[in-house]
Amino acid sequence: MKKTNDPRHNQLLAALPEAERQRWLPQLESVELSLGQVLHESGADMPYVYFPTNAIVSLLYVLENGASAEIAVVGFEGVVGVSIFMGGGSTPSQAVVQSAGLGYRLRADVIKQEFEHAGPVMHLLLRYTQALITQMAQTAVCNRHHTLDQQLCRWLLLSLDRLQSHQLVMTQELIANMLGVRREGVTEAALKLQRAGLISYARGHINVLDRAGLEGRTCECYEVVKKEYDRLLPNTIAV
Amino acid sequence: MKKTNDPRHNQLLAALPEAERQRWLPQLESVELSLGQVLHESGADMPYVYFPTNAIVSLLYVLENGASAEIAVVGFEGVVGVSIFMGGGSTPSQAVVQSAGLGYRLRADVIKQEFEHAGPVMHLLLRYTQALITQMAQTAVCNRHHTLDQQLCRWLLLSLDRLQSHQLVMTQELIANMLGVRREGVTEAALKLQRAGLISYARGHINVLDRAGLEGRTCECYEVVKKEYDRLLPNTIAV
DNA sequence: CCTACTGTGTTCGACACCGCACAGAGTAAA
DNA sequence: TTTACTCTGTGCGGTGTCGAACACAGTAGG
Repeated sequence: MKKTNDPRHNQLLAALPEAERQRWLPQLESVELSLGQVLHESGADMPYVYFPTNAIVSLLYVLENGASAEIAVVGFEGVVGVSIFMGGGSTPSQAVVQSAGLGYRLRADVIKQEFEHAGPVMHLLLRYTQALITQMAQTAVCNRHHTLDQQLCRWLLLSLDRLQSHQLVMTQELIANMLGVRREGVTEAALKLQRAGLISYARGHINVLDRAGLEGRTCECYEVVKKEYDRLLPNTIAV
Repeated sequence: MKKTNDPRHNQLLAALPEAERQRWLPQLESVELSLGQVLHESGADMPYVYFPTNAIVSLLYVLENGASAEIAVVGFEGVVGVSIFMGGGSTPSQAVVQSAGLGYRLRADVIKQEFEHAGPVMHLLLRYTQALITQMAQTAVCNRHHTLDQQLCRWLLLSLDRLQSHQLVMTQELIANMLGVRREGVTEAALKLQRAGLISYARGHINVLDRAGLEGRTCECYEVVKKEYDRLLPNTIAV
């Protein structure tokens, strides 16, 4: 069962002015993003930017001792590889496919050149980058002050928004890696949600039964980030 | 005892091409930044960008319940108000003067216009912004995985770098707010450092006796951020 | 001088999360 | 069917931080 890919399913690509879209189309390469695939390594040069359409990519930071934490998540609303046009080329974080799916990629030199025109493309990308910054900042605060229960809800909601579905294919182990906590902690938090009737799950398949319930249990971080995306990228569908 | 201010003491201003510096000079307004002064509020429009020379500014996030956490720190190596040229105008974080001193400010519309030329100024500001992103990401990971002891060392080192001095004027209460922890926790961590002979302090004055010792006790986060600043802003003196 | 306040040190129980070990149920492969 | 493996659940002691309460010393102001 292969779904068809369409550039318009990525909101940044969809928000491009017509002229730019026409120019980009022949350069956009449709790609399958498989679970666990690493789009770029920490500190390595990035040959492409990726525009997910129905995949989800985590910006993950891996410490020397192997511990990790997700600092932001990118789905159909955004692009992976902002450091290419920001000028640094690489970043100390890693981009890993968290939910398999499709996307498009564009060669680094192409996006750089488009960016340099200093037109609507640049401003769109910069506004997106600012939204990404907000997400990172919020992650930092959330890690400091909120409980695992709240963070799990936030994480589920962020994933839901990017999948536009009520089904997640995702083991507790994987979620634990993203949140930077123990797997057992996720088990306990997930049990609470299941007992409350908000989700049901089994062996890597999570079903969200009561989205509003999750929103009620999460911390303010979820809404702050969501609103900031809406504010900065109003031409795109609300994430 | 008033120190004189000089735009060259801010490394971004110092790194400007001569033509730009000449153009900016008449627009730069020297300002005194006093402890606790709020340069911009969360979500509010920002009329100026600030270039600290010997002051330190914290980008602080305040939660609904009043708890707070620092997400990044800006000193003479950078600029406060990146969201102005990023296009968002505001951000959900607050900028607070953490160490009193001097700086310069520039009207938002002026820096925006300079940015739009898409020349070296833009690229300098974007590379700086990427370094700032790295700092935020690292803060998120550090909050998750490292102990208060390590984080205190990191924080002291970051402040030292920006003050270029061995004396900090800073109460434990204030540090606790920045790190997003209890004051008592900072007291205990600071005691350990004092007993180990790395610092000495009394009533808001901290003296760093053994900088290398602090570096030995901090987590990898400090060095990662420092190296990224050096990499992205090589024309400026190492921070 | 006395008083009020600020900054620091200490203690105590509570709790969230950790690390580890292991059990059991579902799935996949031989 | 047997075997191996994956995913989830549970129990245990340990630790880092929290929240609150209080003691005490240095500083500033009347």
